[in-house]
Amino acid sequence: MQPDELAKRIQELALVCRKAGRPLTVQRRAVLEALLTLDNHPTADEVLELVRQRIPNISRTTVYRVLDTLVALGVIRRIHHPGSAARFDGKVARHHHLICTSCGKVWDVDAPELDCITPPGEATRDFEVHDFSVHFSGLCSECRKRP
Amino acid sequence: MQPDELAKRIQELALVCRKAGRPLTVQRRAVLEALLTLDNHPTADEVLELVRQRIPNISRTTVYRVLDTLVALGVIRRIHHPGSAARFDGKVARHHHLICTSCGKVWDVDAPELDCITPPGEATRDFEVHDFSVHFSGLCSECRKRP
DNA sequence: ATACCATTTGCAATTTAGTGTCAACCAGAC
DNA sequence: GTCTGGTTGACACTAAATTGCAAATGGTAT
Repeated sequence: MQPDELAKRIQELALVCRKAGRPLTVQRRAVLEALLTLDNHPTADEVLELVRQRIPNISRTTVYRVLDTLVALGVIRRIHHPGSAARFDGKVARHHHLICTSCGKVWDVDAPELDCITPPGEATRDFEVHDFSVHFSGLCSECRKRP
Repeated sequence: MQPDELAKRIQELALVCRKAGRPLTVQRRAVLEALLTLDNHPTADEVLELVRQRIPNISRTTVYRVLDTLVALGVIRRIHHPGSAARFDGKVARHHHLICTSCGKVWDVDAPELDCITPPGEATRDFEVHDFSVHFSGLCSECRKRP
């Protein structure tokens, strides 16, 4: 992510925090910055590792809690992955995912032609749909080479 | 799931096991039966609880391993959910999901009109797409009533 | 600038989820 | 019935995430 885009997201965080009446701590800024720097769906512990380069004494608990808070504030997203650890995504704009069923890696897909899916009225009667994303599963190029 | 449908799935398991040269153990039958009985995406431990009504001494390790095996045989699916625990789905046919961002519950969506999505060629150049599913996120009827 | 207070943080302990090892066992084939 | 390789159960272990509580801190009012 470019530096100016990153600054914009930090400003957005400041705005959202003020709106929600929650303090903007150095930890929150640092965690968001780390997540936006790592661009491919890191786990909480991967974020922790990077944040510690700036704040060596930050606690693992704090990173977990801050990530939860940022999700609750709508600034980042939690994504659901193969593998046990939760992962986080700094991109809140609509996008889709390629998921390799062999190695578990995930790639982003920007595909405007998929952004106009209509939720079926029948099944979603009492459900208020806010967003959607398409998960494509299959084999990545690396895993196709292996048997 | 109806009894006859369940019997059909157990027969399918027998067939798949024979084809793969793997023995069909009582544990495998019982785990599949339990998963098909629980119809809404149980965790491994929820499956364990139900299986123990039939086989009280079955080991937790075994249930975890059997679920992995059934996924590898293509008889069931592992799904990726909000929350830390992996969940399993007895439905292998293509279907989609409603995910409540507030309570984390998941519902199945059968929507044939969504089954004809074309994977974007650009992004998936080196990726071999086998299947896809659409995840709709939002608020369920219960959570809409709360603030 | 200072003081205040609710929120947040750090630490330690705990719970929950999943994995590794290995002897005993069993389903299926002969 | 006997054989054999895959499977099971028990236990210990690692990893991931959560909780309770005292201390520290950000934001606001003074």
